[in-house]
Amino acid sequence: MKGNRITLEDIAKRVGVTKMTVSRYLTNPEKVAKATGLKIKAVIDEFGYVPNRAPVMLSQANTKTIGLAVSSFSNLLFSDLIDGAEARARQAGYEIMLAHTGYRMEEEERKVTQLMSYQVDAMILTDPIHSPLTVKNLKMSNIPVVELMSVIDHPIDMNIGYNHKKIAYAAIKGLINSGRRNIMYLAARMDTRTMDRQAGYLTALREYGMEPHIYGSEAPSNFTIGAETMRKALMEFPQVDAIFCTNDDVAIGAMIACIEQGVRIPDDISILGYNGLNIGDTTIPKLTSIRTARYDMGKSAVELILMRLHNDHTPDTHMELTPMLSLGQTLTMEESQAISRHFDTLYALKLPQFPDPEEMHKRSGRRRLS
Amino acid sequence: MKGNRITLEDIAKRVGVTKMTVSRYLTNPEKVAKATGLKIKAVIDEFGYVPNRAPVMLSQANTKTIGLAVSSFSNLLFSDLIDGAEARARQAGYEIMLAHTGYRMEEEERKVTQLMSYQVDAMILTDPIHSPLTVKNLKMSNIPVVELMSVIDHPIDMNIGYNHKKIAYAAIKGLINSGRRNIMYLAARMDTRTMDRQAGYLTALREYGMEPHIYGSEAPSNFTIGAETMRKALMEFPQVDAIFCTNDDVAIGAMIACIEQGVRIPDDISILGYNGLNIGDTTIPKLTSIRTARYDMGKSAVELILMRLHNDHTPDTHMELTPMLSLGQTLTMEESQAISRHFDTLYALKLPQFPDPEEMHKRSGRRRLS
DNA sequence: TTGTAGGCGTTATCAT
DNA sequence: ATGATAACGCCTACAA
Repeated sequence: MKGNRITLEDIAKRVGVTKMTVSRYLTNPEKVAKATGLKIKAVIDEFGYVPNRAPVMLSQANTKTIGLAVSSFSNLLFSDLIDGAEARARQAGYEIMLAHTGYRMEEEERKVTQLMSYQVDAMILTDPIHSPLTVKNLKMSNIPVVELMSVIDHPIDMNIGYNHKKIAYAAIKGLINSGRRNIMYLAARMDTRTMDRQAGYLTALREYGMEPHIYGSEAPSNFTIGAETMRKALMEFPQVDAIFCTNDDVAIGAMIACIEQGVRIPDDISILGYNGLNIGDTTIPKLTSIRTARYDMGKSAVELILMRLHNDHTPDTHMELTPMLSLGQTLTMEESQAISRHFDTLYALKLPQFPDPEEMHKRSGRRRLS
Repeated sequence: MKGNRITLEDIAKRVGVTKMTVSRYLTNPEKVAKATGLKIKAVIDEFGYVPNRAPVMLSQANTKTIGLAVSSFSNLLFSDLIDGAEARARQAGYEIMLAHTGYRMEEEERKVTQLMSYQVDAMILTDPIHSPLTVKNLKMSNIPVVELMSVIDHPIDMNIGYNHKKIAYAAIKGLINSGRRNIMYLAARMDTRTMDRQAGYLTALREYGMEPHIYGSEAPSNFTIGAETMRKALMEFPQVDAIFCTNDDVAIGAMIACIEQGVRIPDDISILGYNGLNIGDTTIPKLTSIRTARYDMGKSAVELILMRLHNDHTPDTHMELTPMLSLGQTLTMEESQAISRHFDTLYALKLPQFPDPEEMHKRSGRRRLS
């Protein structure tokens, strides 16, 4: 059971020309006699024809394909990111080749290898940590690589993302300054980003001599996890007056648990989410969340790659993005303002909310290896 | 700016052998002198090496790759389906190559062409309708094709899915038999599946001489849409006593709107979702929903493909799956029982809940669950 | 144990 | 306007 793929040769034989003529017709119809062209068209319409990517991959030419290894398809965050990358890529005549890693380093290694084996011209990664082999293969291949999501210390190549620790720190400080004294961190799936936010939370509490209260589970986050964890927390730590959540899924779960227990939001407890997904827009009360620019991150990653691919000078780019508070009703107005103010202070340098391609290569950072 | 991909030749030159020896070492290390093998290993460790897929694609050999074009990444339904397909594929030494269509036929055509251009050995589709060119290209290539999600009349090749019209019909009948008289259909994104369910809804109402009430929007479904639409419906059609929703997203939105307006569920209004996503498990009350076996669908699609690819006889398989009611608290017990009873009646032939590969090629057509 | 030749589908280059 | 040739990376088959 094997497919019979139609090749240029098949078409050519049927028409009575060589495959070269058919190839020419496909790329440059006017270079072929009108009569011949019509005959070729007729046969293609009859047989169907799908070009084979292999020769392009085999030749030294660019494949005009960018590999994108996202952490997950069940986290809505990444579908926005994919859309942004695909939109920009298509506009430039590139295509995105997709894979997902399930947040696992070995799986990322598999998938990056897979993508590279298709001779992608560049790679976009969303996982924060890579296996040594992944890093080596990428560096040796010398293709542009963009690591998304977090600001990282030693990127393989380019980097666009948020400093989650700093952001968490600023948010918690805002809550403390507004009078909250028993702030809890609601974690889930102890990945790097969750841990970064936790570090920011801990730093802020320590600064004010407060006791940390961290609740969470190893499991992937969802509403159920958020609600269950929150019910437990309300039993064990009833004096809690603010919840900082690692993402909007668990935040909504927590909100459900609070409403169910008759806790008033934000009077008794304020709730702050992370990511600003659409889900939070519908809840009553609407969830206040820290918004990250997912679509733009995907788009900008492709933007950087295109610059690398088309200009020969290589902007060595590490972009830190500024967060925005997505206003809802789960924080008091005062709290929201305090947090926004802290964001403004931390990002006083007016870092871009997403990279501005025009400016990008003026700003240069670390040198690129290889 | 172009990558320097490392080839067998690069490794071979450095070691001082021909690329054939390196190739042999990679596929069959013991066929190479131990000393040579060690030298090759050292150089590969130093340089890194990622095999090039092009030669495999170019040779007549199977690529052991299956194309999967899902409708969406923002619908959680498809991430389960992808997981099922990937798990089964990997187990058999195959890989899945992914693309998404955004529910658009032209986009599906692009993506199917793209996948085919990588010489995939088989294709899995989740969109219900394809462009003529898509169909022709797939048919001419003669590779196994599985269309998932719905039972369809004239599949390109194989088909695994649900009869959404029949399922909706049975569900609505259950509600009517339990005494509901003002049943509303809450639609979203007027895709084929949504329309199928609407058709079942209309058929049932017509049978009882009832007036249909359909609310919805063209926009992709999410909580916001569900809640907004429901608020509107409650104004215009206040006597509504049951809501049949095209998916769980809008169902939860509707639930939020009802709770907010002080409507009691299921006393005043019962709510029935569709798909049985995890989201509905957390809501209070827990959403009652019609569960579809997404993971198993992905897995079974690969299963069918492997059978085609490995045996030469080709089971011409069209599987209709049986739905299950995922019990929650948004229907009365009586209603849930009535619907389950109707499902049992419609599927009295004991259709499989998901295909059983062992049995499948003994009988063509519909089969029983293991 | 290692090497050589040829072929897979397409296109750039160079004939005719 | 069309054809012939070579090249890309790897593997199968055969040779040394």
